Amino acid sequence: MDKADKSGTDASAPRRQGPKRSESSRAAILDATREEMVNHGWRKFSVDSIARNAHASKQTIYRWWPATGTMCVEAATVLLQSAATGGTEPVDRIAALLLPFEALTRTGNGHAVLRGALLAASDEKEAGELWRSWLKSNVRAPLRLILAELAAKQSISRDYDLDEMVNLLVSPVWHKLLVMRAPMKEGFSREQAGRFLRVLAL
Amino acid sequence: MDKADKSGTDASAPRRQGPKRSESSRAAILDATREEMVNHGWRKFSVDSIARNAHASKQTIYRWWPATGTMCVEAATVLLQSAATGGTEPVDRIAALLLPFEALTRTGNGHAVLRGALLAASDEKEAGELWRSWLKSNVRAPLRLILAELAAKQSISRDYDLDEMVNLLVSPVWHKLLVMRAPMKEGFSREQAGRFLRVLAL
Amino acid sequence: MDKADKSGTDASAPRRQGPKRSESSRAAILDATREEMVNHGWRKFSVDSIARNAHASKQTIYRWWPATGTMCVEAATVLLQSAATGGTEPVDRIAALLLPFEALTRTGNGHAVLRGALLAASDEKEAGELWRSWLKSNVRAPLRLILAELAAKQSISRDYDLDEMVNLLVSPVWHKLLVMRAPMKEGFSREQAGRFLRVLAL
Amino acid sequence: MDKADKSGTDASAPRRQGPKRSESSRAAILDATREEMVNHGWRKFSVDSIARNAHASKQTIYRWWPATGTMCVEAATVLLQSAATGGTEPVDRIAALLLPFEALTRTGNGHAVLRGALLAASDEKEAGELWRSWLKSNVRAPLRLILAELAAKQSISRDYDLDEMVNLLVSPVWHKLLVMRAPMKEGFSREQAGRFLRVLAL
DNA sequence: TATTAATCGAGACGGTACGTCGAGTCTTTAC
DNA sequence: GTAAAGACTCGACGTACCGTCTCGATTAATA
Repeated sequence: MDKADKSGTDASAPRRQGPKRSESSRAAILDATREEMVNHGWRKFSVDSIARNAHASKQTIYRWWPATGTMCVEAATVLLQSAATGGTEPVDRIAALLLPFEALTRTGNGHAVLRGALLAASDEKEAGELWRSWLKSNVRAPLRLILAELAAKQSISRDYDLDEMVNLLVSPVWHKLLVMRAPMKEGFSREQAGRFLRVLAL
Repeated sequence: MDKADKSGTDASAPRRQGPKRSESSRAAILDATREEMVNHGWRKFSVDSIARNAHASKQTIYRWWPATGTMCVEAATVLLQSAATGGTEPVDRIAALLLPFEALTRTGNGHAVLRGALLAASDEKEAGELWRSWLKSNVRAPLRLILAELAAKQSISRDYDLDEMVNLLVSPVWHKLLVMRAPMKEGFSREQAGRFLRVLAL
Repeated sequence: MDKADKSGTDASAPRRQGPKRSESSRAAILDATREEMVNHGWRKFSVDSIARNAHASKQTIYRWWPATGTMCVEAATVLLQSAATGGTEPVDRIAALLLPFEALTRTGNGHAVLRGALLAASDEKEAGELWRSWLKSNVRAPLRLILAELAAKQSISRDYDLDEMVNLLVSPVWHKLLVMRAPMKEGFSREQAGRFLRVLAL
Repeated sequence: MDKADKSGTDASAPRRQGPKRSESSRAAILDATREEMVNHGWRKFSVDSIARNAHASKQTIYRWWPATGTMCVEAATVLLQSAATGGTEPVDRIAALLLPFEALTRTGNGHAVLRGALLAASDEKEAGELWRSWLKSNVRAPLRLILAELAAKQSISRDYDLDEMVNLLVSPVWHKLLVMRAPMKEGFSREQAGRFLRVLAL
């Protein structure tokens, strides 16, 4: 998720004329986006303000992020790209999927950034698609692998609906974040992972 | 949830002069609010547009809803006031708590209205308080009663954290609504209630 | 020419609800318009800048002057509304028609204001119509009266084309103003009036 | 007047390296300039639009015309370079000075091109200088010659101010063009020349 | 019965933001 | 070197919305 909307450009670039996209500008805009989400939330989110704070022009912003919400999602996901840490126990491997969220909500204003991104993803179609595709790569796919292994070892039932399992695992995060507007306490991920496995053991 | 922000005043009104609040105006505004949430979402939500569509003056709107998000929450909660239906089995009584949500997401544009309200509640302090207070009255309190009865009958363990249980019960609703942006399929509530009781039975 | 575009409202006002147009705002905007023409000319004329300097909102400006050039014409014509001074000799009465222009080009930045208005009138349809209608009332009509009187007294030929005469009288003003970009020297009007009468005497 | 601002370099060019200026690019740009004046007038005149329509880069435009108005003046004067036609009578020789204007205002969109150039010349210093220098070469100088000959033949008084005479001759053109925004009817030039000579005969 | 205090609609106002476009400058590739 | 392509910052465009205010009309309780 580390590239903008437009650039489907891969390896074989067609080498066109003219200057390249400015990486410093992109970074400054994402920084300002995080700050804006913290200070003004999603509804009062202002592209003008981003432009001022990032010393960028609105033209540049709209060029690379035609839908505003995608900036917010991108600004959050770059913070979520933490290394999956920790043990080899199943419970640890599952907790690792939630740990980036837990960690972020207790880091500086990470809580507000994450909430802003989630609001954007819920309110705006394009941002929603970006967010769901990130979840698919970073939560759904890893979870499928883990569950398949456990089922092979007969640790859990083979009879589960992957969609429902993803829902079961991550939805408490949204509740804490959006409805309770509270950070997650230490150990939240492990606790959720434990409960998750107990449900599957039935 | 059928009264506005300001009027915490009940019974013992100080009997002032002048006309009463216009109920027709209030209804028209809440109707327009629902339509606006459906058509424009939370970020593009416009008070001017409400005023135009409801043939109301902005003055009137700001008089009764100083914080915009509270309009949205109120507009949604009046739709959620459904009669608690159904059986006497524990699973039915718990499913009844989710049924209004399930029903609304499959009714016309109820899905978008509910999402708008939840977004407002997450993005704006006042709206958040209003929403949590509604949840307390309409979900948390009934759930406490049910669980206490079950514990008394020794159907479930006494060892639970009510906050965690509320979270466990309602958070899948937010996931469906906000992240997946999809309506809930028939039987969603009962399925969640079943899983909920199985977790508690441990 | 002392009223805005929209207000065709005369004597019998229809007494609608709501606040009246702010006269102080109108005056401040016209002042700022003059300053802008002096400082930036017609092409670099900026409505944003007017709004800043007049402490007015753009909404207000566009409400009353949907076409920008009409502001410029109006801002100039209010300065041209000088009392027709001077003698009763035919040459004086005709010179009086040019005197407001001559006077304005030698008063502060009147030269630039007048040039701005004329450029606006030439570049923009609506402004052109406003300017020509002002000329009709303030130059063409008075000139017709004077020439009719002189013809009756047989001081001049009856054989003239009024349009051509207006052209002959005022066009040197535009040349000085636009092409030479120079102020008119004292006595310019009387000199032009003299030449004008000599042509008619043929 | 068929060369750009910068290149005061004539015949003896200093032979620098690299390719020569592209004549096709220059022509395309001047064509696009005329079209832009016709379609958008002077205030809405856009260099970006020129670049698009002429398939030129903005760099190239700014290299050769640092002041935008000079493009407009140049684009018009190339159209005015008509052969001095017609008879040997004084009235014909004087009318010939106005004929290019008269002809242009009745040729396609020549009217708008000429108006655009004149507006540019009035609104922008550099364009004004270019325009006045063109007038000097193409109107003032020829007129001086003609008048000197006539005075020598005692056809007219020797007592005239050349500046005033230029004004008298050409200013009706500006009036028609800018204030009346109307094309000149057939015979306009000859009529003006006739009146001009009658004034001088006094 | 008048007065008075509140309601309501309409909408003008100073602001801020929207999303687009233009102004000039600069960078990259091609010739 | 010239040229096309186009990214960049800046700022203006004309529109829409924000929240406050003023205005005329209306509606009840109070004097």
